[in-house]
Amino acid sequence: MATRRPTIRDVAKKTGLSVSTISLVLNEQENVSDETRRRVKKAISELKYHPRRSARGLASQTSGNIGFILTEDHFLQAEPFYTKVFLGTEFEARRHQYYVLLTTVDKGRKSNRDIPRFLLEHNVDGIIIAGRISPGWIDECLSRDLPVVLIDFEEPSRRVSTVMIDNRAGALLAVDHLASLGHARIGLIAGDIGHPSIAERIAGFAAGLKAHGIEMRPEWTITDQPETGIENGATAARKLFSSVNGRPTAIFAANDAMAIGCLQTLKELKIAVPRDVALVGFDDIEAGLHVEPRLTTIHVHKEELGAIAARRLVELIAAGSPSVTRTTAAVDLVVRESSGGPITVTVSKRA
Amino acid sequence: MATRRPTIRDVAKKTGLSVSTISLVLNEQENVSDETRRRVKKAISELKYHPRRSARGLASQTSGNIGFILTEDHFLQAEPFYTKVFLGTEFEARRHQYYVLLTTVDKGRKSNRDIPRFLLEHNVDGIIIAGRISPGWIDECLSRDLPVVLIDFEEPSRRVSTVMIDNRAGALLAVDHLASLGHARIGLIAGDIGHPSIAERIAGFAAGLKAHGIEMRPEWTITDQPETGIENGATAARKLFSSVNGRPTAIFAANDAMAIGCLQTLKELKIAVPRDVALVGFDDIEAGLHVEPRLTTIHVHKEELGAIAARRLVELIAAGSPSVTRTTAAVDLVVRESSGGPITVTVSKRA
DNA sequence: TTGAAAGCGCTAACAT
DNA sequence: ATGTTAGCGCTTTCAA
Repeated sequence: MATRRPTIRDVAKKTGLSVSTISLVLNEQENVSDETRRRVKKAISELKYHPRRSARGLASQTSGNIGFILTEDHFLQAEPFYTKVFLGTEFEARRHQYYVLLTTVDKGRKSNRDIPRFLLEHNVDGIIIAGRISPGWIDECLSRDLPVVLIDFEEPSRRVSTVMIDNRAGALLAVDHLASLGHARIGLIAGDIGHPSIAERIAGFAAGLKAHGIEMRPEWTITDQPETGIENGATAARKLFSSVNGRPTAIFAANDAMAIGCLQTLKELKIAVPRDVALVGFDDIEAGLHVEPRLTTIHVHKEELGAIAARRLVELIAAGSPSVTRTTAAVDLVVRESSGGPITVTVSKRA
Repeated sequence: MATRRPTIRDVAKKTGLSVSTISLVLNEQENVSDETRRRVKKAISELKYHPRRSARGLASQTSGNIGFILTEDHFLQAEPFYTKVFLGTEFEARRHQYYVLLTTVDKGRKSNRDIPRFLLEHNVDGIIIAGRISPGWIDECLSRDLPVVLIDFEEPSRRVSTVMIDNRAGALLAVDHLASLGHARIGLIAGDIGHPSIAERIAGFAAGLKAHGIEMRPEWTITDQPETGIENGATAARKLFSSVNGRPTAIFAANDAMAIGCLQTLKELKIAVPRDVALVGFDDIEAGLHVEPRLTTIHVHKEELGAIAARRLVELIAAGSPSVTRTTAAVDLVVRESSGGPITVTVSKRA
């Protein structure tokens, strides 16, 4: 007899029980006597039996997979922000016995051609979408009755769960830090204000200034950039420091990429950081550690974002009903040289 | 009638053909008349029918998945080297209609506790293992009759396909570059010589020196480091420059991490790079772009490594027989400031 | 070239 | 608490 992998029937035979009883044990159901459960588990481990995913899938109409959707540009960027988010999801999903299938989609409007194969093949039980994306993709998932969780993006017109960075708290932390260092002339490099996270950071910044009784001066508030990249930060900084109405002594950039661009411009302009201008970013990307001076920033727990989303999605799948939650992930202030403060880490309260 | 997703039977009914004929068309079999094929495809697209992966899986005993195994330390490091390799695999696998399931395992000897679930559940048709790993894991896969492809690691005692970086060519490129700049006193920071890739780089370095008639001086050849991290590079550099027998004018570090560590030490010792000492690394990691001066290095096409492995694995799965191949991925010299050469990129010949 | 029919290995009513 | 049985939606002989 060829060595065939054992099936549930082998376990049934060995224990003298029926397949359905074995199945009950496999699925951790309640209505099984302790004695029976023990016997079954013993037989399972003796036979080295493991149920096959595809058989379970066909019978139960579940795949055991979670789909993770990323736009191509997020996927391909050098900075591993979303990669870390993905890893967080992967790790947490595994704890819940799910596999994660990763795929990328067009940045723009969906072309029907490349609907993720896992949607067509019914090969996922739920979807996580990370980062800004065309709402068409959200609808695509929703229309298939799949639970969806967004990460770092929201679309108010769609009823869908989301996991957001605590952008507002982060911006407040940044302003508090600068204010505590004595700064009262604080500029903002906002970037693309159409992005939900950026918008929240701007709001938090404004609220922070207000709380400290600091005026928000329009000429120090650069909100006209179409993107949030390094170049946008550099351009914004040039604008800001060409102002004739005096200069800010500190700048909050709505993300690290723009902060780094700003730093480049300041170097060109021979404006010393942090001596002449203190600088704080947001995100805590790797590159911020390699610039000179190193960047003070708001740390985002990227893996945690992914893990939270996985947990939410698993809950949604288990519930079977499409409840909508909004979870905010806490952030920390990380003080490095660019702000001129004493080097420490302030842990924010859990959101 | 509730909207139920169409099955193969619906297609059969609609065309008046049998399920098995539809199946033949689905699987691109030959023995179907063109007319029938046309009709079936028409019906399929009209019904928006898509076969479900789990049904196919159960019937055909295939999963449509590829397993990607990484050790935990590779997985968690900040530098996205293996992440990029994974992405290359993911992308290429998708082209071949495979999904990729990622998992991590212990660095050390395998504990039976956490055998990747996809192995137990028969949920992969083949395995890619990236980076140095305990041979036990290779055996674990092989013993389950699964095709395996290694990336950036080999284990001569195991008959298994592998995709290697062209380490030797890269080291030669590095030496050629330094020699062409007039250096005749070239040191080596080797790191952990037990690693297959590092060993090849050392061999290539030695061959390069020989080809240029340059002596390989033991006191400039640091091979006693247990790892290949930044600290090891720093330590090795301290050793190298404490030598009483004069100093090298150039150094080849067997990877960028050690090159960066070396750079740190040189800064401490007030040795200017590239003025006093030229420095070349290997790998082209992100951090090399952020050090001052930026690192001249050997570029490794990380995504390509992953893609090649995916292609090999798909071939192995299709073949059904366990042939063994060894593929070498070409590398490029990337000249930046740390070597003092004119800034260019030399593309190596395809290996 | 096409069809009939027997599984693949589970789950989930339903019955006992 | 446990057993019986009918699928889940495909692939794959084997026959026609």
